[in-house]
Amino acid sequence: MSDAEQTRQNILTVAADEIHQHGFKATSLSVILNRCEISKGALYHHFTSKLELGYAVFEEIYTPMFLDLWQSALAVEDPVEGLCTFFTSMTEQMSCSEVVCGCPLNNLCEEMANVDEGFRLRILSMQEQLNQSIVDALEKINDDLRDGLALSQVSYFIVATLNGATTLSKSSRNKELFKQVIAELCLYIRALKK
Amino acid sequence: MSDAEQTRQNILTVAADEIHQHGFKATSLSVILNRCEISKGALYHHFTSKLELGYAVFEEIYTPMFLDLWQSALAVEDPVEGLCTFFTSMTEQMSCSEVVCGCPLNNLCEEMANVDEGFRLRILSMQEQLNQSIVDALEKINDDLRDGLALSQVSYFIVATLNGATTLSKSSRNKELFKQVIAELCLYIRALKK
DNA sequence: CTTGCAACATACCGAGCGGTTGGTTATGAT
DNA sequence: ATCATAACCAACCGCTCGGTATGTTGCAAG
Repeated sequence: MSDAEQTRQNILTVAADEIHQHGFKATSLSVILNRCEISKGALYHHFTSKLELGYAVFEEIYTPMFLDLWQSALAVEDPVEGLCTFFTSMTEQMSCSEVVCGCPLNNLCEEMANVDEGFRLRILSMQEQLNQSIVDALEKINDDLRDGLALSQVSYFIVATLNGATTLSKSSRNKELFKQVIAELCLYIRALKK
Repeated sequence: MSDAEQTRQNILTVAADEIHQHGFKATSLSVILNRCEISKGALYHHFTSKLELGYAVFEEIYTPMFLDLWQSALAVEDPVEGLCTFFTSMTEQMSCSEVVCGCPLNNLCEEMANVDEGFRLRILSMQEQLNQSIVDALEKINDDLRDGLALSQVSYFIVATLNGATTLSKSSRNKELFKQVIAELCLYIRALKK
């Protein structure tokens, strides 16, 4: 990787971390500059504005990380069990900062969806991709599932609950509430089967 | 109500609206002053700081509004149906601004819980109150419910899902996703019964 | 060897922020 | 009528923000 590309990646990585910790608006460019040990000129050479930097972080850092994570949970023989083990492992592996900071995408949705159309459309697109992935995975084992399920609705329900669980754990500042909601969510998911 | 108290209430009402729309940090005192047609001195006569104003909005506006709303849903003969009709009526009554702005408390939790301890503790306390209310209501009809339910866990699950649903509808900017998640949530709640 | 452009650095700008200060007006008790 | 105090106003302060204009360096093609 060239030096310039290295710089760009470094900015993206640090910006992703800062946005995760403090949100987009509260993220200060000067903090990013300090952590990267570069000047403002360098940043504005690679990105035309703070907003464009935010979009780049979303598309190049958050989105692939997020979709890969879910894909690995869904691309198994039994996606129902795949999701349950995925969620359960989250409750154990979740670091302290993740408990406190929550899911980066959920945070951005909360903060920016009703403020900036660019963010909103990117978030929306990713949510639809994710929903489709879940629906596809569940359809593969449709014969094992109860009749009359609205799979898209089920999928959105799962994602919504997961988001709500991370929000709850943010205010309680511990994993316990998160674990409880996840446990109940797993009960719900397993009950989808016949 | 005295003039002074009138002024204070006016500030609280306007501030509650601004915080709901733009979040706490992005809420500008000068906007509040303009809308109230008062000076900065007037505001700082009634509140010692922006933070204290935020706390007052939380305690005197958001909390009672929130708890009353839930209480009216739970204080019926069958809280299961009470919750379902409560949620369903939300999908219909929800104004455009509520779809876009989401639940004020959920927003504050997302924005402030990991930034300011004062907000976090207030949010946490309210969540626990709410959870207790739901548990109490469900325990009243315990005989009609399935055996082996962890009611506190169920309660947190319901609240988490509702929060997640509002977040989803914020990015999609319409009620449809919200409606779907609520529909699935009602299925879940009704399935709590024997 | 020079020239040109990418890749930075430095210094500065206007705007908006929360908060303070010093003064003015209204009110209610004595 | 007086006078303390509550209630309010206008001007200003320091600070940080995102963004820009200009200057410098290094490499790579001709």
